[in-house]
Parts: sequence; C-alpha cells; structure tokens
Amino acid sequence: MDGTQIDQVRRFNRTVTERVGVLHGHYLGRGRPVGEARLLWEIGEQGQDVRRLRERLGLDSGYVSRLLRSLEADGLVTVEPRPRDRRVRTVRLTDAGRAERAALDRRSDELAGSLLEPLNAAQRVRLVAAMAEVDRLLTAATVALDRVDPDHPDAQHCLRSYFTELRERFETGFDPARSLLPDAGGLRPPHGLFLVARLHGEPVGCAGLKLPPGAPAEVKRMWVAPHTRGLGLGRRFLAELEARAAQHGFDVLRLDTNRALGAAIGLYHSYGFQEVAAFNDEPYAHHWFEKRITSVPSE
Amino acid sequence: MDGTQIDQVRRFNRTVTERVGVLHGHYLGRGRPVGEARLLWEIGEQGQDVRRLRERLGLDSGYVSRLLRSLEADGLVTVEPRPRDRRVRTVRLTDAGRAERAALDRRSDELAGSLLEPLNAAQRVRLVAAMAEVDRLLTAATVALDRVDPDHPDAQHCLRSYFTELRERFETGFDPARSLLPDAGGLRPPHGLFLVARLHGEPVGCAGLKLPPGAPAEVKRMWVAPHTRGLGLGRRFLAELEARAAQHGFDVLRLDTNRALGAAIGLYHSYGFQEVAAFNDEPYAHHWFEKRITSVPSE
DNA sequence: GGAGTTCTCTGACTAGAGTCAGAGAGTGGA
DNA sequence: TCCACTCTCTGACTCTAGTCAGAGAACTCC
Repeated sequence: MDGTQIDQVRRFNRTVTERVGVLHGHYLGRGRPVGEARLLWEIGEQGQDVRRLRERLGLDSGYVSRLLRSLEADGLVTVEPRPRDRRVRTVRLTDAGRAERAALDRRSDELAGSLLEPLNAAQRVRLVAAMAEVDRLLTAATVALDRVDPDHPDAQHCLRSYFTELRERFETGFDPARSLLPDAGGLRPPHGLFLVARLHGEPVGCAGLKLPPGAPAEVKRMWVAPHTRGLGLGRRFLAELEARAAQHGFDVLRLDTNRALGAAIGLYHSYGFQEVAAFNDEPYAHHWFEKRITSVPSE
Repeated sequence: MDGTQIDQVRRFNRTVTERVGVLHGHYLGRGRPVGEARLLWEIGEQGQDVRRLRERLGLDSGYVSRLLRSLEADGLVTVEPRPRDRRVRTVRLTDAGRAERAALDRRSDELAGSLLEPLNAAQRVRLVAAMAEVDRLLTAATVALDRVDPDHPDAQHCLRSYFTELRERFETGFDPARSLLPDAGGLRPPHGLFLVARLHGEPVGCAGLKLPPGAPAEVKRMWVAPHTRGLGLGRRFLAELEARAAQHGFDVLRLDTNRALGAAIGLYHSYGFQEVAAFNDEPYAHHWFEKRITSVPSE
C-alpha cells in the first residue's frame, strides 16, 4: 500500500462525501429525520421484530423505541407483540408508511439520477462501471473470516447450501453419505478447523481444514455463496487456510475436487496448486491437487 | 439514463456511505467535533480570514465564531485583527494547532489505509483505479458552465492563462496584438457571448462564441485548465456553444486553430467538425474547421 | 464629523441523534 | 411457584450542529 494509493483514496473520499453526502442529506432529509427514514426503510414490506431492527441499525433500544413512537404517531407503522412471545414486538408498515417509503425510494432514485445527469452517455457508462467496481471491492473488504465450530448455525447453513449445490452440479448428484467425510471432530481443534465468511453478519461462505497428524493438511468443503462470487473470497479462504496450516507446522496442503467445479479448479491452479495422482479414493473426486507451503511452527 | 444505472448508483451510495461514512465518523471524530476538525483543516498553514473560512465552509457567522472560541480555548489557534482593516480577523494555527492538524491528517491516512488493508495487491490496484475514475467523473459532473461578461475577473483569469499557454506552446510564441481578436464587444451580446467553467467556484476554463450577422458562428478562445483536462470539459463547451449558436439561428459553426494544439484538433474531429480551407487570415492558424448545426431559432 | 456598511461576536434557541439507568411485562426452567 | 432472564419502554441527560437577532467596533464616503 503506497502513498499514491492512500492519496487517491483520500481524494475519492472527499469527492464522494461531498457530492453524495450533500445530496443525501438534501434529498432524503426532506421533512423527516434521517433516523426515522432509515428505520422506515429497514422495516421492509413484511415487517420486522424490534430487536432485529435494533441489531441491523446498531442503535440503542431506547432510541429505537422513541423513533417507533414517532412513526406510530404519524400513522406510518403499527407495533404489536408477536403472538408466540409477547415480549418481542413486531413493526409493520401501514398503507401511509408504505407510501412514505415509496417516496423515499423515489428521492433516492432522483439523487442517483442527479449524479448522472450532467454527464453524457459515454461518461455515464464509465461512471457506473467504476462505481460497480468500487462497490464490489469495498464489499469484498467488508467480508470477515471467522473460525467457528462446524455445528454453529452459520456453518450449518453454509454446509447445507454447499451440499445442495453439489447435488445440482455433479453429473451423478451428490450424497454426503457416500463421500469421504471427515468424522464429527475432524474440522475442529486440535485436528482441524472451520471458517465462515460473513458479510454484514450473514454467512456467505465456508471452508474447512483437516490437520491430520503425520499427513498433509487438507482443504475440505470450501463454498462461496453465489451472490458473493467474484470478490476474491475463494482466494482469501485459501490464503487463510494456508497460513493456519503453516502455523501448525504443516508443509503440504492438498485437496480433491470434482470436474464439474470448473471455477474452483481454475482457482487452485492460479493459486499455485499442482495436480497430483489420487491420494484418496473419494468417489466424487476427479482431480487431486497439492501445494508445498512454508511451515511456520508457532513458538 | 436507465434503471440499471440508477440501481447501481444507489448500491454504490449505500456501500460507500456505509464503509467510508462509518470509518469517517469513527476516525476523524475521535475527541474533536467534525465542525472543529473541518475548520482546523481549512485554516491551513498560512492562516485565513474568518470571513473566507465562513464562505468556504458555508457556515453561519455566529457558529464559526463559537467554533473559533473553542479552538482558541484549546490553544490551537490565535485570532487577530488584520492590521489594514481591523474589522476583518485572521486566524492562524499555533504549534499545537499544527500538531492537531497533522494528527487529523494521519487519521485520514489510516482511514484510507483501512479501506485497502483487507485487499490483496491486485485488488488494491483495481480499487484505486476505479476510485480515480469515480472521482474524475463526479468532479466533471460538478463543473458548472456560466455565461459571464468577458471583463469579469474569472473570464480575465482564464484568458490570461490561455494566452500564457499559447505563448509557451506555439513554435512562434504568441502575441495577442498580432492575432485576429474579436473587438471588445465581440464576445458579449448581442453579437457573441463568453462562458466560464467553474469548479467549486474557481474558474477552470472558458470559451467564447462570435455571432456575426450574416456569417457563420465562430468558437474563440476555448481553454481548459490543465488540472481539469480529461473531464470532457472541451466537449461540453462545444456542445453548449453549438446549442447557443443554434438558438440564435446559426446553421454553421467554425473555428481556426494552431497545429501545436493536437488534443484540441483531435477533439474537433471527434466532435464532428470537418477541416475546410482557410476562411480568415489569422496568422497563428494552421487548420480551419467547420460544422453544420441544426438551427433552432427561438420563438 | 456623521451616516451607512461591513465584519465579528454574544445570547438565546432549536432539532437531531444518541446514551444510560431503571421499570415493568412476559417467558422458560428448576 | 419462583427466579433469572429477555425484551421493550420511559425519563432524564448529553453533545453536535446549527439558526436568528441584535450589539458594537471599525471602516468608507460624503
């Protein structure tokens, strides 16, 4: 990361907060405090529990409560206890609330339009493409990789999605029972670990690592949610797993994969894996890969 | 401007205000209200008059005064009457103020760094390039074109810069006295007009239009400040002049230029001008261009 | 020297955006 | 049934970021 890059990022921040920020306050603020507008937005068409709103917006419970009272007084929302658990309260938009939300929506469109308006068609295309790129890369930078137990709900969610996808993509379908699965404890310390990637708290990918004593480390069950592909997450998982395997003193990382997973195979090649002879008899595998890594035993 | 573009701009706005905005408040806000920080920044190394600070930041005089009192109480600035006009007061940073400003600067760097930090080298390069593009195009969209009298200080500033540049770039140098200049009134109504481009209030370009009765309209003295080249300003000037000439009922737009101005010649070609035989005996011209335009007499 | 102007400052207010410490209703398990 | 816990709400504050209406000093022009 060099000084020129930092300077460019700072220039970008200044220009963007100036242009977008000023217009944002100007358009969206009209007549309604930003806090209320955000809330109105976050409630959505089907309503939300108050606690969830609080989490999503990261606000104090007292503050949210007060905002809701104000929206309620304006007739934009109704707040009712959830039948099953009457401590939890559910917020729903009234018709007036829906109308107000649509108005916000329109203003948001106007704001976007006013950024493009002074430009000619060619410039618009370039601006939008550059914005998409910035958007994608900033999003990528927001994804967090955390080690969790494979039984954690987020891990389970990813694994279910992973199996579903394999079932759809493998020519032969996929039955976890037929596959060489690590035993229950295989992906938790001390002989393994499991990572999930999260974007705004939602799980969007996973990867497991087997650390068998006396054998090479092995990547298992790497999966990235379709809507977050193209952010370089697969590569980041590999780098993280490689670093962790190295920390545990391993000097070879390997994995097997199915020929239907073309993008993954491309990734393994470009990340420095070499194709090797079959090192196991996984029935769903067509390719086996291996990479020498630099062991860095922790002291 | 289509819906997909609007959607992408909105996604961009959301991601950017989230990432940049959150970090902005977090980093820069530390210990000092944003208002004070902005002021500290705007004072700069050599100090500033209070009125100018007010203008630049667009703030109420009472508010600025109070912010200055607070900075003064913290020993960061000194405020003194200007010797020549004791109504105007000049703010200067103390050593402590300079240190505080440097700390803000560092935090700004950290903020920029924290956006890049989670990315790998290739992604950083792509992000920075995309940010530069967004920055450039949003800046382009901020430039305003206004009609002014050619004697207006902003117009004069541009014209002086224009002549200086011609003097440096023409093989033969440039002496306005030898050139075919429109007479004093030539670039003001009813037989002409003069435009300046302004970015944040600063003049960054100009272009004149002659509207001689019974002859084609003519572009004169088009100039764009070096630091704003590449924003499509030249093309925007031409489009604006063409539209205005058309409004006045002209159906041909022409201009002459010197062979040293390669970029301009490229622009004229790509904008639809055809090279024609010399239509005047301007001693500094090597190329003459003409474009048919659609006359739209105002009713 | 006086009138009108310019510039800055002070006092009095307002709105938004939160924070913090309970209170009270509701739930689940021993 | 009781106890601990969860969830939401209320009251009492705080801090920013302003706005508005003069007051008073300094300047300019006549």
